[in-house]
Amino acid sequence: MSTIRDVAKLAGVSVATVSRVLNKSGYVNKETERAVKEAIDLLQYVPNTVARGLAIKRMETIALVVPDISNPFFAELGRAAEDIARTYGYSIILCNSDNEMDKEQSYITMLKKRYVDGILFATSTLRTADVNMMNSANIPLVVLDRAPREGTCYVVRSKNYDGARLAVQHLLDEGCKKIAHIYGPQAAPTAMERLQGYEAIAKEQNWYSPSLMADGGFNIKGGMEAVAQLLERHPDIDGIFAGNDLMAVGALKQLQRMGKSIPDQIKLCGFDGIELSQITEPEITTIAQPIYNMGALATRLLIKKIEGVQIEEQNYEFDVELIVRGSTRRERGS
Amino acid sequence: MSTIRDVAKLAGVSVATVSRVLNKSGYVNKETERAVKEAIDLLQYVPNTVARGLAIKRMETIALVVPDISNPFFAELGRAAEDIARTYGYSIILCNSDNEMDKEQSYITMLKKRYVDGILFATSTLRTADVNMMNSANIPLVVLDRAPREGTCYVVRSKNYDGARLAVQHLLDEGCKKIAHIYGPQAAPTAMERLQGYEAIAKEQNWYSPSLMADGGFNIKGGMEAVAQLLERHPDIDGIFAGNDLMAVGALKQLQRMGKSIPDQIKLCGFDGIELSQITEPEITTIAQPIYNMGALATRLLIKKIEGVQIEEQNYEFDVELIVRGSTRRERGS
DNA sequence: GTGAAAGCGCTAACAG
DNA sequence: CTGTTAGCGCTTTCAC
Repeated sequence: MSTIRDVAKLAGVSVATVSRVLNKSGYVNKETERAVKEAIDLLQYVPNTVARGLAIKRMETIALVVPDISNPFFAELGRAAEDIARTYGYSIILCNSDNEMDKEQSYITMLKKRYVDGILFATSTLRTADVNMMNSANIPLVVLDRAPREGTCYVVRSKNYDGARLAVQHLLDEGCKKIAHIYGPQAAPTAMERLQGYEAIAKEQNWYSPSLMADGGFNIKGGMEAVAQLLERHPDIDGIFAGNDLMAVGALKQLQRMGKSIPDQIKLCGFDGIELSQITEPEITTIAQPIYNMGALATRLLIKKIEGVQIEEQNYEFDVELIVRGSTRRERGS
Repeated sequence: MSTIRDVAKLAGVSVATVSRVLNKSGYVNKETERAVKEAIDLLQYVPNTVARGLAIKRMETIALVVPDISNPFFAELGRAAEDIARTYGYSIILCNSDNEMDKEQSYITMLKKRYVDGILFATSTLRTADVNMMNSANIPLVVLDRAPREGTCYVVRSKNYDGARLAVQHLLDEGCKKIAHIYGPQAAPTAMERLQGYEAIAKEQNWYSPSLMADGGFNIKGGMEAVAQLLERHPDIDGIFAGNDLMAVGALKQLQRMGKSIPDQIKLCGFDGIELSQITEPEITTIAQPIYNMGALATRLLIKKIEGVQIEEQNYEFDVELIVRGSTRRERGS
């Protein structure tokens, strides 16, 4: 592998000049520029990222911190992030935090000593203290789905509260007379917002009761267990709003095992709009977030921040969309 | 952030000595070692990976090249890789190749200039030429699921051929009289091996016909289309072996749409053992690969190779396991 | 056992 | 416009 020195020698210029044409920084004569470029592809020279990184203290790398990449929601987010990052010349370092603070912490120190340019946070355990720490360490970050109370950082999220209301209203519209809710971890702001959206509407109904809500841990198994529990408490439930699609899938499974007919006896609505919600039979009605677009926007914002582009807006809230499917409404003709 | 110099100064030694205790290389007096360590945590010194990387030409980073991280199979592989890598102090750089050679190529040059220590390849487009190139560039790689004809590199895979036979035999055992096969991309060796496994058994049967095989592209949609096509050609099909679970899910969906009763009229078996196969109703019988373990082993092998540990065995083939579920056998009592 | 010093390959003043 | 040179922070001979 040839170095910038070789190029300089071959082109008969100094390394500074080569560096200039490489980074399009400073003025350089058209002629010499051509000569340098010629030397570059004659030698098949490729600038060394690490050396550059050491000099400028940035490695053109973005870290993606998710609870677990094998969760399809985060996998899609990751795909979006990598797609965008690549087009800007950045690489993605993958971090699975399992929502554990100490893991998260160890990732952060690891990332700092690697000179990552910025961090994309999509975990629920990020503390305000961490945000401030990153800010003072001067390392840009964008947070997905979580709004830290203070600390300057971009936040990309979707309208969880509105979406939840949309879901419950839809179930109501479809004739449900008693709607339960399966919520996610208390620590996840998204989960709480969806719960609040549910309550906002449910509380106006005469059937409302706190015992209509159960924890489903944002995963399939939890969704199954929550349904079992809820139906034991309230055998007359005829509508369920699950805080995410994973739990909705679990709920559907459990309902089918219990011999319930969906959507006839019980209607079900999820949240997220991941592919999973379409592979069951019936398919699951859901509140879809534009997951890919959220990941893409977050990445673009992060890169802008890294490259010093000033942006006025700090908060980005995506609209969600109700996608009606077989779990809440029979198609005509069936 | 303090540097190795600061530590040296505070401990009253030279940077060389600090480096020695840091890397446990060369002799160093117990006393001075203690002094150095004291200085280190007094200053909260953290060695800089980039500077180290430039000096030794390795960044303690592993690249993971997959077709698409949002495919659950690769997401699980990715999770395994990251888990293992982290325990050894390595980071994972994520690359989505979409099975496109030029993308793959551009990733490779990008990775080289970043001094990645090794590459984990889980894509079907890796050419022998690439393997040789990596070998001559002296960058270790481990290949998942694909066996390049030549070139030295570790290969981790599972018994696709045997697994396919297992699947077909199981369908036969359950009484199927005409079994179709949905296969994946010709370019994917795994897909071809599974197809061969299918043919090996099917050809012995009097119902065998090449028209019983259809391409499903290893994805859900392809699975749906393949089923539609197959059933048009052969309305009397009563068993389907799908080359992966994604296609099996699609197949199930299409079958249900066509009003077929599973497993009564048609029995269905997939391949891979991803979580998806358990969320449908009925759950899908499948040939499970130990995905996480494969990813974990591949990563461990790669790290050993990186760290110069000699290993005799080059090929690792995992056993697969038939997991019987509702798509091929009714539980007693139903 | 320990230190001095020469890199690793590139950037960025600072002169000219 | 272009070259010189001093780093970036760490590793690694080679002496002592």
